[in-house]
Amino acid sequence: MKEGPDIAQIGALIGDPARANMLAALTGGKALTATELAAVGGITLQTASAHLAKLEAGGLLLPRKQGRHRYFTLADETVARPIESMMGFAASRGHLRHQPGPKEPALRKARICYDHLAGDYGVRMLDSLVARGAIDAVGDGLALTAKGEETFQCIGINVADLKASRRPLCRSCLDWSERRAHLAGSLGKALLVNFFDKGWARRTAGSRSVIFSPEGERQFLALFPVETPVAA
Amino acid sequence: MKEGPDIAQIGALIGDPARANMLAALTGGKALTATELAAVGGITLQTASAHLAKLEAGGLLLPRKQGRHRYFTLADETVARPIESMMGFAASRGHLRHQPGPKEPALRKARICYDHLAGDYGVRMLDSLVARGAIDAVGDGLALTAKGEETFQCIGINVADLKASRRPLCRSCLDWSERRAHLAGSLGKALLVNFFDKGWARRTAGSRSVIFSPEGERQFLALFPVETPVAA
DNA sequence: TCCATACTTCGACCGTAGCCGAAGCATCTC
DNA sequence: GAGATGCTTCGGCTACGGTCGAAGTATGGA
Repeated sequence: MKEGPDIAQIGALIGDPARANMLAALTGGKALTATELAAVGGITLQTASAHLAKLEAGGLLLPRKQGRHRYFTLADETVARPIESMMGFAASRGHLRHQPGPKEPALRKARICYDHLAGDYGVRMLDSLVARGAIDAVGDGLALTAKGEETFQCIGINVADLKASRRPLCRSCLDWSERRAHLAGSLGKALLVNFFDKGWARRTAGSRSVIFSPEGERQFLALFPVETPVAA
Repeated sequence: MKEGPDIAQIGALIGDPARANMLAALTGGKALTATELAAVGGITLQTASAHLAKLEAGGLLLPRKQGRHRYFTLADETVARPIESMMGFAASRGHLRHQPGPKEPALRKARICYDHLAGDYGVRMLDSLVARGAIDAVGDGLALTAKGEETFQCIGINVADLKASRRPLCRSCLDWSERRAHLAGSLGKALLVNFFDKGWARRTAGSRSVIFSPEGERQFLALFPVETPVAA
């Protein structure tokens, strides 16, 4: 016994409902203030403050002071990964806590997963990129092809810049709603940022869902077609 | 709020030290009895029984009754994945709970990770396979090459059989002690089983470490060489 | 300077969950 | 059948952690 890393600590941190809600909200990749996090956790500000102190001490969160606000983000990708895989587990067991409201379908359609696009649209995008040979799905990983490099240049993404960073370019991320892979990594992030910049889509306040404008949706669907079977 | 899967439940289950120890022990892939798990958790049998009931109800464990014993295993790979990624996180933060004993070095050298080889030897094996072109490290994923298929046939692994299963052939798994990737997936499992069958290595009771016989070690190192720099 | 806002600290309350001793089933061995 | 072994259930104790009200500190704006 007593071998290996101590997983009980991080487990306990995630194990409280209020904290779990906060962390799940931060999976959206956006920095949130203590007050906002108190709201998503369904607790008062004092209690939230105590929780946030614990999460910070545990190395899960990074605080950033800005004026009289304190913004929190997930510390890095090694924090996001356990959370995502736990969501995958929970989804596979049907432990959903959905209050089936209008937001639910929107969330399944397109949402932010840490810093890239997930949901139906995220899966569709990757499928389409693979189908056209821009990305190779090889084994359980993903790789950019020469043809893909061209494609992304056209879209307006400078792949050379991304390659300079140490972060993996392509990474496959399991989607809890679709149970299929979507594109993560720096390329996944760059694509989402690109959509925002072009005004095709925007974030929603207080939710992880991504809303496409009518025009943006048209463009997106045209850019990432799916091969439809011939007959109806 | 209240969107997406409920991660608090699984977090709380992993969050108790006794349960975390049990789960970590089961990451070794071997089925363990309630009494054995009580020992690794450092608690009495009654308490362990209560914990195991909770883990089972939460869908983390699968019990199998055999005579007057009850054997427990992790339910499936979707359970092992969050645990492994949490170990990765904890290791990256230095949350080790090592009782530095004689077992520690052995554990870092070679151990079981769910069902495949991890530790220094696991990392070395993958490095060597990549260096000789048997496996392609592409993006963050892994893929078997044509040349590799030959190689594994020689070693005594029927790749065609593995391909028939739905489980991914190659998967990269982050090693918490080495902080580098080793080979998981059905191929990783097949290799480890192969070593056991050949008598090169064996499991140890009550630990996840893998012990190589002197002859087995010689063979293993010869089979998976590392390109050493020329000078001393 | 004065007030509003954002957040933290303190202190007290309370519920839950972990823990074990003792007793109760179930299964195997002889 | 008697006894040993593996495990579960019950009951009661205890402690820890989550919760909030109230008061305190920092920042920004008028």
